[in-house]
Amino acid sequence: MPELPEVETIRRALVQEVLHRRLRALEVRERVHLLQNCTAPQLEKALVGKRLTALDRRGKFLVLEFGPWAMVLHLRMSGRLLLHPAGHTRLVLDFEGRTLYLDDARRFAALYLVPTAKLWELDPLRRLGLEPFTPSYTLEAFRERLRSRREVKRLLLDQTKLAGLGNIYACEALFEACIHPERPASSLTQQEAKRLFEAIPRVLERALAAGGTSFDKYRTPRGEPGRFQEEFSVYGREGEPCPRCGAPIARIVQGGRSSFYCPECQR
DNA sequence: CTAAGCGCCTGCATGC
DNA sequence: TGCATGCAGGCGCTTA
Repeated sequence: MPELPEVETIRRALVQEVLHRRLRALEVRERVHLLQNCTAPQLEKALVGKRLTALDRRGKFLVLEFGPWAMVLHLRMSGRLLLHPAGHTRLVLDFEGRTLYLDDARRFAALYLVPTAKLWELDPLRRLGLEPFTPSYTLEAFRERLRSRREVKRLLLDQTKLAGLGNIYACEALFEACIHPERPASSLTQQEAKRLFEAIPRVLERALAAGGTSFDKYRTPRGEPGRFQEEFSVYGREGEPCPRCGAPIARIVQGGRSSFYCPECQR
């Protein structure tokens, strides 16, 4: 499940492999769910023959700019961008010298076509919240986003509050900050908010250094798995000892999603 | 406006 | 072994 570190790892690999290359052809093999705001012929007409001029990321979205047109891609649960085809190809991007395959077993991936000049007006991008690793990510802005009585874990997953965290890194960041996932966000003290504010980029940075998490089927475009699952403190570790205090890790369900935490040291 | 719940989809683990 | 069941997950949509 690609979250910020996985999407950023993909982006960096694509910079090496396909940036500045010309797109020779494009083939859509899944038009029902994938294409959100355009048809396959519209996508082809806009992009084929153009060079990939920039590769950006916003939250979990990849932005591929082809001069005046941009392709915005969200991989959701099972989407992968691969240099070699796997079993569920939904889109083929035939660049000069390299071919990129969008593989997506569960068909949740979403693609938008948008004029580059209006990129940030695109609805899913426009609504995204604070972006870690940017100057806008300040403690003050973070505390503002936490002004809600909702459970802090659920708030961390809300992309309009904070962009890029998914279930894995939300669990791991709360563990780092010693905060219980069910705490109302607005009940966090200044000190707790600061701990969480600092834990989030720290966890993401460590995951990035490990090439992301391949707990699921995630692979880089070159087919390499990430290694961060070996460093999980709590995610998927129900019943195992907490690495900090030894108490058994607990699992609860919040908003239909598993939360893993240490009931002793997360308060 | 906010927040909660559902549906989308399919590989995989589990149970009988 | 084979089949049925249900879980996993992000996010857009609908509803309150």
